[in-house]
Amino acid sequence: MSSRRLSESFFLGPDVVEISRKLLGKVLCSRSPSGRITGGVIVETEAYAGAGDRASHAFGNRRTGRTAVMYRRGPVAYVYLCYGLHWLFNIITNVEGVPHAVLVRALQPVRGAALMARRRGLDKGDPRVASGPGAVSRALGISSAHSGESLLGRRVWVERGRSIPPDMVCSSRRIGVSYAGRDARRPWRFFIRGNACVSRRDLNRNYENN
DNA sequence: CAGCAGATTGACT
DNA sequence: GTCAATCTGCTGC
Repeated sequence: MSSRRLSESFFLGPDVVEISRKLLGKVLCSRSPSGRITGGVIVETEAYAGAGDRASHAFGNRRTGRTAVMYRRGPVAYVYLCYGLHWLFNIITNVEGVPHAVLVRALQPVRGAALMARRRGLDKGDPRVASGPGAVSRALGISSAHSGESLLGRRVWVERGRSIPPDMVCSSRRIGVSYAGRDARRPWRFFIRGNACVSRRDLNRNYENN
């Protein structure tokens, strides 16, 4: 049987915006310390385009304790604490020294959905289980311990899933980056049209036609 | 060292 | 719609 996992080459391309779009429909999975696997179809992403992107933690090649892993060769996880309480999960792409990242903003649970719902304190099937970047990490059991982890390893990885027809892919400006000047308006958020698990659906109407 | 903003979420008016 | 929870890193005194 051939591996369902995406291989390293998928993540090493030079265009993180394209990778962000192509991750829609893929399946993000994690394994808990006790061996339980949870995962969901990626239905919403955002691209953060490195040193030249004012919205990125790596703008201007800034380096801090938490952003060090952004400069590693992809694919590795970059997980950081937002507002002091939410873990946000990113996939670092490209070669060493180029801090490209894709934020995974929403999943549709497909493996271990009951456990994902329990971690969130919601009923299985509730579309909010992994809707929003903080919810994604919580549903998958991801925290700072995963930052720097290779996505080719045993704790967190991405599987092939199925391809999404181009006419089902919508884009918009990224959420919550109004501080980023002209980069705030770049259409680097991608989501699957009409999918119930996509976050901030109140903002999506204007973009449904792409 | 104090103050503040932030790639968010959920509870409450 | 408003607001608090609570950590990291930046700015300015």
